[in-house]
Amino acid sequence: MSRPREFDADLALRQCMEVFWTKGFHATSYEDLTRTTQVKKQSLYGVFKNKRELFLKSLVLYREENLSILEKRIANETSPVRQLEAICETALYADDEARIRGCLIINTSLEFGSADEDINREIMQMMQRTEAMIEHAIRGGQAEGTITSRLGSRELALHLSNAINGAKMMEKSGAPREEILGVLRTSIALIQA
Amino acid sequence: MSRPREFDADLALRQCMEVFWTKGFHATSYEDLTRTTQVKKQSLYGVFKNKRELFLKSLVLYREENLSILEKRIANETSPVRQLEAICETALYADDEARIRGCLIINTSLEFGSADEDINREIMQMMQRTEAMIEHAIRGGQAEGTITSRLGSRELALHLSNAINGAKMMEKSGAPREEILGVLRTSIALIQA
DNA sequence: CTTATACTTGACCACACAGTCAATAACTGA
DNA sequence: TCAGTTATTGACTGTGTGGTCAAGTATAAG
Repeated sequence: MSRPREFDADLALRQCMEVFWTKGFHATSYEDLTRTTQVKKQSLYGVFKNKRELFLKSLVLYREENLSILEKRIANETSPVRQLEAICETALYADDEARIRGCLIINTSLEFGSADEDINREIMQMMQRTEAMIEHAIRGGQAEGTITSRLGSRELALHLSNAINGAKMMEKSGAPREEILGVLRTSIALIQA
Repeated sequence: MSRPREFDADLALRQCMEVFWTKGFHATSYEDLTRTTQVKKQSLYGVFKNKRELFLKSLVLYREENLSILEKRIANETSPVRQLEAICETALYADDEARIRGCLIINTSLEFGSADEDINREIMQMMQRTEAMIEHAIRGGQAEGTITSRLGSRELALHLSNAINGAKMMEKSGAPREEILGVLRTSIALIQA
């Protein structure tokens, strides 16, 4: 009953997400978005109300995509310690270009602080779901005796997830991947039984 | 031989640093700076060439001040493990208002990425000097047997410094101080012999 | 007192920004 | 075919930005 959309909204969203990821929310202008998507401002507005909504949608896309990759990687590993290693390896990007952008969630968390409720909710969800995966693997390791039981699974999970956050920071500041992975391997080594 | 400056440049720099710390570099406008310092734009320019130079000076001030506080706190502690605890406690701000701002160095590191050389140099210097203090304490602990020797002092220091960076991130995203300290205490507990 | 020098002040500039408007185009159901 | 609806387009708006200019002012050396 109306004129059909000429552009692929999912594709455009993904492209916008990439731009936000590279430049951050505030540093991204509408011109950046229209240039890379080849979609005019008003058309983007038609689908996503404004820059903030577009950003929120980008966050969700990023989160769901990353969590699903993480889940698949974990599923491929049998031993809990290998699962933890896989989580760490997946958290760090292999590609040099991607690495310098760091992690969109971490970047956003620092760009917005705790000011924006909606954005904070998305970030927390990413954190918590990652933590849950880590804790699950740790419990498995504790059950089979490869991971220490001197401390509770939740404490150990928080330790590792905190280390990963730190690693993602190092990643953005340009440290070489092997160096960062080394730190994470230490973090894992420290919790093995 | 010329008209004397009417404002205190050191005070103005400190005030600017506070603004940058709260809002970040890009989000801080000259209006913010002139409002809080009560110094007109052109006068600030006379002392600090432009916004970026002013920011660089702010970074250095922040760094030196924080490192000197850290050094004093360490000097008060005798046992290496207590020294590490002191470093962690000092890294996190006690005051609620300060806590939500996070750490200027970490914020800057994520705001600029690795793009700006000069800024990166200041950041790296802060990191390295903190790491050195941590490693020194760890070596002391290893010598007296309170800290594990399963891993080298440098690896352990990187582990702890990475954990502190993660903690500073959590700090900015609004997590309660006790929760963050808990994570850091775990990080210390894991390296004790 | 004169003059050189640096500080102060407020007006000013060109630009980039997010978001809006109004005119036009494409499609569909009746 | 035509009426209703939505998409597209480019021009437009108002605001805020970092940075500059020029005119005026306080100081100290000579």
